[in-house]
Amino acid sequence: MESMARAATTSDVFNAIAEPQRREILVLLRSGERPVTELAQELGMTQPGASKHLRVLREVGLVRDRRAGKQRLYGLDASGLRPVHEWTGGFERFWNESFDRLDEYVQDLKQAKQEE
Amino acid sequence: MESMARAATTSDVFNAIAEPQRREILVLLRSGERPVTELAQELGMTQPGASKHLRVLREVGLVRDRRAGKQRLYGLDASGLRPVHEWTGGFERFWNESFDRLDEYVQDLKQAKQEE
DNA sequence: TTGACGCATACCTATATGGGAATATGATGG
DNA sequence: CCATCATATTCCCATATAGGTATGCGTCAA
Repeated sequence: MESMARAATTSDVFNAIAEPQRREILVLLRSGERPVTELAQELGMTQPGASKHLRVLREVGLVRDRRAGKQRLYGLDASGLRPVHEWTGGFERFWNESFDRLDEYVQDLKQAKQEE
Repeated sequence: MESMARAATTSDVFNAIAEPQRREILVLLRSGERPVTELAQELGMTQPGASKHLRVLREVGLVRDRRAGKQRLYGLDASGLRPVHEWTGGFERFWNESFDRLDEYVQDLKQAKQEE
């Protein structure tokens, strides 16, 4: 495993949701569990394609599956998205501040630190 | 360009922040502008490595650069993270609800729709 | 047990990356 | 114009994907 090109998608939620179609799958699953075939059809992808994306999502824990007769229903487990939401949330003050005021902000921080 | 392996990181913020080191760069930049060399040093990567990551971040608009004498200072432009924050926020109710109650929730949705 | 159906895998191909090393570019001070 | 510092690029390589097609596997109904 020398010189990995990128963190495996199977081990990182950030990477797992970097794929547009996987994000679409997650969105669809908000309205309830679905079998693979249905997802594939709704997203216009092949069944193997959907299965592969679902596998990635399952391995990072964003999706759960359970057997239901002949079918296998996939359901959302969005808790893994929480860290992503929180991480981006850590930048919230930066998009609320304009760029000009950002500099002031940083100055304030520095000053506050000196006054500690 | 047939059969793209994945959306180009240069055109998608989700993909750009899928790389751990790029996320670290963004975090560092919250405390102010930095030249490439400093970033590279603080993150224990080579200068070319840092430059390449910064290029990706710049192309998706998460980072701005300006010349300052001999140096080139990179600064944060976190507005591009907002869509990610909002997208993940769309799943918030799913991690607040337990899995058992989730099913009820979906039932409620369906019922509400019928009663429209 | 045997189809048929639903889904997961294996295989193959073109691309996209990340990382390291060497090198090209740019801007600055003399 | 030159030497130098700060960065960006270019090459090269190994690996990670995404997608398509063919195929294996497990489950259910008759």
